[in-house]
Amino acid sequence: MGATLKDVAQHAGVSYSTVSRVLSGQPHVRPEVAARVREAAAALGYVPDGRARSLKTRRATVIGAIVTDVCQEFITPVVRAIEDVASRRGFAVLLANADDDEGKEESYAELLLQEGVAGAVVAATGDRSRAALRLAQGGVPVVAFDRRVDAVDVDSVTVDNVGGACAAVSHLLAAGYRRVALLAGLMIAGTARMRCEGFEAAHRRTGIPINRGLVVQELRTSDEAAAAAAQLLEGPRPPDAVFTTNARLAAGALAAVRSSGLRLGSDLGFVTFDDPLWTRLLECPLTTVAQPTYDIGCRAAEALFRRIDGDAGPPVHEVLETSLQVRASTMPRAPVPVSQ
Amino acid sequence: MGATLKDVAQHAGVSYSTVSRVLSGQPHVRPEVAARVREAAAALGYVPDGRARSLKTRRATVIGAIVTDVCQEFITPVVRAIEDVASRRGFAVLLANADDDEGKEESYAELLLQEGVAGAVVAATGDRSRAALRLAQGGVPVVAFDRRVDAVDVDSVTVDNVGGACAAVSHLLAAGYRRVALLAGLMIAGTARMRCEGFEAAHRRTGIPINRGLVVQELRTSDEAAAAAAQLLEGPRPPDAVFTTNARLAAGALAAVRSSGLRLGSDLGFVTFDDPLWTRLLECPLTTVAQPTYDIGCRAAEALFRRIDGDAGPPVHEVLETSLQVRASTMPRAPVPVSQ
DNA sequence: CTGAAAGCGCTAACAG
DNA sequence: CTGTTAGCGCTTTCAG
Repeated sequence: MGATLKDVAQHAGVSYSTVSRVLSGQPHVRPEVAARVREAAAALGYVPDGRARSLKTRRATVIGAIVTDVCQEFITPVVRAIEDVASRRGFAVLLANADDDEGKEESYAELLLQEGVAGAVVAATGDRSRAALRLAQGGVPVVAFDRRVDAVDVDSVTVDNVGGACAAVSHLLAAGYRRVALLAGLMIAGTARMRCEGFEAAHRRTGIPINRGLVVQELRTSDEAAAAAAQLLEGPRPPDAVFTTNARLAAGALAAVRSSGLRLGSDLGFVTFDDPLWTRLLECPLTTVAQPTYDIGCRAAEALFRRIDGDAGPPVHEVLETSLQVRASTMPRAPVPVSQ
Repeated sequence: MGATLKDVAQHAGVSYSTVSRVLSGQPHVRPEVAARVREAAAALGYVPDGRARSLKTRRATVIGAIVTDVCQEFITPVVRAIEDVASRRGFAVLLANADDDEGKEESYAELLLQEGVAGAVVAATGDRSRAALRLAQGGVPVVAFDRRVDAVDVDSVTVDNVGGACAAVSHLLAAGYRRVALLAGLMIAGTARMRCEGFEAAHRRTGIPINRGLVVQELRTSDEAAAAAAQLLEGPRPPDAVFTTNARLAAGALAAVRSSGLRLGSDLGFVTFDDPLWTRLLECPLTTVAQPTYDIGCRAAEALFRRIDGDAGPPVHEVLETSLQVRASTMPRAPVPVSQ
């Protein structure tokens, strides 16, 4: 186990550095010798030691990715994309789940720093994420995705959260819904906050008042969303539509809708941010705000590699568009009948 | 950027190795000196270099995880679990998507070897995975999960695929379904193969013949599953129930069912391996074979750490149970009416 | 209790 | 074209 450069050199009857040259593809080596070296390496099952190399060269072939939770449907395609472009460049990715916990986030940043990653993409918990700051201070290129960070001005790849949410809620309002409930995630996250803003903007624009009693924030799990939705639905003045700021909350809310006996589309309008496959499988397919998830990951990773490759230009902030997928859950509301 | 041990030593007015001792928590250092060192380290924003440490100690704090695809719903909770237990032990995880491609799998194994990971959990593509073998040969502890590997006898954590599938199909048969279609994934994967075996076992046990025309294998994507299902459903002798070997295929098949106009539960029985949240949200909730996904990840990671900690006992193979979640999609079939 | 010194495996000048 | 040499940042004997 573990042949080293020296072993290979001995076996091939050349020096230490010749082997290094051959194996790192440098020119100026007689083909004949090169062949002998390669043979020796193969024979010994030689595997270069990335740590030693990286220690010497100050270059790493690992990047870090700090995300909120791999289990979230929105996140997986972006992780996948990051991994794809990294792997295409011969890099591996160190994955970190921060769970929207700033403490975890920081300790992961520290860990990435220790591991000497070449760069990191991070979906920060809050806007003032110290993690991104810490990494940047440590000289590690950082690009933010999903959420921007304020603490330090780094590249970012996000979507137009306000616009997406506003379009969704405007669509609901235009379809005749008047009492739209808002089920939102943690306000520490810029995404949730901006989606709430979009919700407000849509109301403002159309002059329809927001029913504060129908706004529930700081929802973390789908169970919490289910409970909140149930309470609203059973309340004295229930909503006639629901907007959720992410798919996880949507799943919870839908469970509550199901047990309320209300029928989506006819009795209750529904739109959610995020567009997982299953929204199309429901009896009443869901209208959604789709994000270009895979593309977000690609662009974030590409931006990172641009920095790793030495680009020192001013930070660039890419804002991608969402697209409203209109489906049956927001069919135009029949006007309230005048007479029974 | 990048204060080193030497810098800290200078700053604190002590020697090189004293700093090392303090920072790695060794005893035999005067508290007073230790405090001064710690101060200096903090002041300089010192971050230990994991690579250098690992190079010297031959111990790493990174483990690798080779999976098929993070986007698969089954996989995310297990990745999450692996990450959770690793992080609890101060380890990070290097994630690799092999996509059921043996080439990719091997090159990732090589990469993990180069990075000097302390160990790796791998969901191998085929039974004869050279990746696991390569890692094991390189002296890296390996534990297989989801699928066992034959090429080398390492610990494994899997579920009873044959039993789970057999239970599901037996349930279908007992409920009166007689023409059960089988939509299966890649036969190179032991999981798919064993689930097919379960399908056969259930038929064998009940004496009901398998309709070979209703068996479709080597399905990769949900679109392929949709196409296969559509073809079956529109054929001359359509199935009266469908069993899919994973959630991805189920989603595709369901799309086909939806456009066929057939009603789940009443017109067509349906069971799938895997139990994502959304199966409960459908108009007709799905009967499923649930795997203890998070638990699989935990046990795999724990087994790995046992090896990393030096356990040299014989390989242990944990086989976890699946559980059949009976829901509306398999309601007992009404006997065919004798007269109209 | 603390310092000096020898490498871990590798690369990158610098000589030959 | 090839060999020698000096470290990268750290841990770890071995002396004091």
